[in-house]
Amino acid sequence: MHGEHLCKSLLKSCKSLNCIKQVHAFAYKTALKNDPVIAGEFILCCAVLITNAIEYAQRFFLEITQPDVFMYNTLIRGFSDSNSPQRALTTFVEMCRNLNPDSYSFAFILKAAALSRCFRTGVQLHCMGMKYGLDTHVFVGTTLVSMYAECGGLEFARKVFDEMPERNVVAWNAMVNGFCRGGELKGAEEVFGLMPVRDLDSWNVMLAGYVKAGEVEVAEKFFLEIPEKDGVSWSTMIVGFAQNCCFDSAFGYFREMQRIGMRSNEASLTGVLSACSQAGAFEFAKILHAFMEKSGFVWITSVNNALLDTYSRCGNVCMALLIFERMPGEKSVISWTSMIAGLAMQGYAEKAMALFMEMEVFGLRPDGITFISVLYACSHAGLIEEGCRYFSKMKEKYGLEPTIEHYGCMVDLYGRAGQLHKAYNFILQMPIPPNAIIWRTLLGACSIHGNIELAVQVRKSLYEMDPNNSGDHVLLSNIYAAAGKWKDVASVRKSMTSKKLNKNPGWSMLEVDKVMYRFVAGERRNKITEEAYDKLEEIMLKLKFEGYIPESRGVLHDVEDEEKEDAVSKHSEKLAVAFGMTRLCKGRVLRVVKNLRVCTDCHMVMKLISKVYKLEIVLRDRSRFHSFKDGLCSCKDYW
DNA sequence: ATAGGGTTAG
Repeated sequence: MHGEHLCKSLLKSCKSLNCIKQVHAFAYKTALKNDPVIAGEFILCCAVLITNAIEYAQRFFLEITQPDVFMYNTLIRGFSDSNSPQRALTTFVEMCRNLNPDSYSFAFILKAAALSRCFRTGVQLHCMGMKYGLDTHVFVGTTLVSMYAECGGLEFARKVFDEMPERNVVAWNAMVNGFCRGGELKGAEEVFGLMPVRDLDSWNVMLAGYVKAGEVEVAEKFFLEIPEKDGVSWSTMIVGFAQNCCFDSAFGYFREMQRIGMRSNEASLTGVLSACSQAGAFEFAKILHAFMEKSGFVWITSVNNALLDTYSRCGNVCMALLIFERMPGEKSVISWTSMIAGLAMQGYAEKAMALFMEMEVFGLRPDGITFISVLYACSHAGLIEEGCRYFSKMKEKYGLEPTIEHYGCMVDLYGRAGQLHKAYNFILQMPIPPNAIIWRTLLGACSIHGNIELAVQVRKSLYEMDPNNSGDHVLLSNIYAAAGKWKDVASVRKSMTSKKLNKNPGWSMLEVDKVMYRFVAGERRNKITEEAYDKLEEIMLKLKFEGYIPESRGVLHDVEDEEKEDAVSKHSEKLAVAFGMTRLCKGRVLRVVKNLRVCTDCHMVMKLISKVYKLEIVLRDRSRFHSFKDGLCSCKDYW
């Protein structure tokens, strides 16, 4: 009898999978695992309360001869929360063969349906709910509203909502949120206006709606109207700014939050870290790191993941590894995946693959994004065979259906390595229709390998889907320019002007004393750029003296050589580096973040600067990291 | 013994 009590209290104090295993051994010995209540608690502990123990929960569950509703519900809940909606569904189906589902079952399984975004499944579950008379239950109704909204059936969400026999604030909030998620701000505002009662969540839902729609200014006004803002309101703003590339505002709101004494929570911290990560704000990231340690956030996995990602996107993969290895809390799939992605971005493909294997050994199940990261590692290192192996492994070993992103990685894998026709045939054989990104990837590969014929063909498919992408025009124009086909270049240019497409301006950012400086190609003259231009001139002179010849084939027009040279010499990354060289002390690593991909000339110049000035430059471009040192780059000129 | 809506990293 008191074995039972002991078991219960032991379970309550479990904090990790290892603890669980000990309790399991104890329960096994004392035969308590046959007690359904204890067994239920045990599953709850593994599947819901403890992270990374869902596999263990399932194995335990399978050994039980007649699981009860509670056990099924708990396992379904665990699967729904662990982004394996498919497994939640199989469990639910199995349960329905043996037992009657209750309102809890529906609440959990509908969440999984929402997660899997499968409208058909959602409808079927709705029908089943009716059959059991549970569709009128408030909780079930509320999840139905969210599910339909999430699956793109806003009208259905509305209908369920209107027909609910009883509606509380939570149901209203779900409806407002549904409209927001469906991108219908007007509808959301209307429902919000009709609400009989509003709680703080209602305001926060609406606020998040504005932010997600990119309506940053409206959100700022709305934020001021919230009667009593809480941590969620603040973090919604911070996250919103970060997602809409308003990094300075994200930093500002975070500081303001500190100043007025509002406690930061994990979301505001991950939000501000994400702003750092996107902007490459290494110095500010270090301050946040210190703050985390001081205020105990190091125990929270999500915050650690964000920090790890920030360090690796700031080009400091060593710090990222340190965070990863020393994380006091449990590592999640996201931790492992971020680390794999971080290594991949820096070109450490072997290490990335080793980590992937370690993760499998550790007993964690890689998900779709883990595979994207490891495929990315392969494509950026030219490891074709390995890439193919992972691609088949995800289906065969883990039953993960490849998404369009995975196919994109494969196209990139073949394309980057110059196997353009293999890439092309791969696209034609894909079981899902290719999107613009797929074709654009191949177009990029055509550009790297100078294949005009294929590029023209690819362009046709691409322009049918997305005719107004300026980047595609520029890419095609560059392919012609590289081959000296100036007439074709001119015609692309003409179609760009007639369509009023502007070249997406290249910018680069660099942090000096926690301030981000942003440089735009060819931009003239203010106090800051003046300084950069002067220094750049001096650098170029010195490099030419050392034997450097400008490479201008990545430039659009058919202009005189000096003019072309002038255009590349003003690329934003050169300005940022020059500026950094005047402002940062000797011996400091120069960290630059660029929004586009680096051109051949800039790449060459960076290598030379690193050699001539004995200086390390870390450049993050749109697709990867380049670490320049002693005249060499970590990408081994493969990018 | 369990639950529905809001902010969170890859």
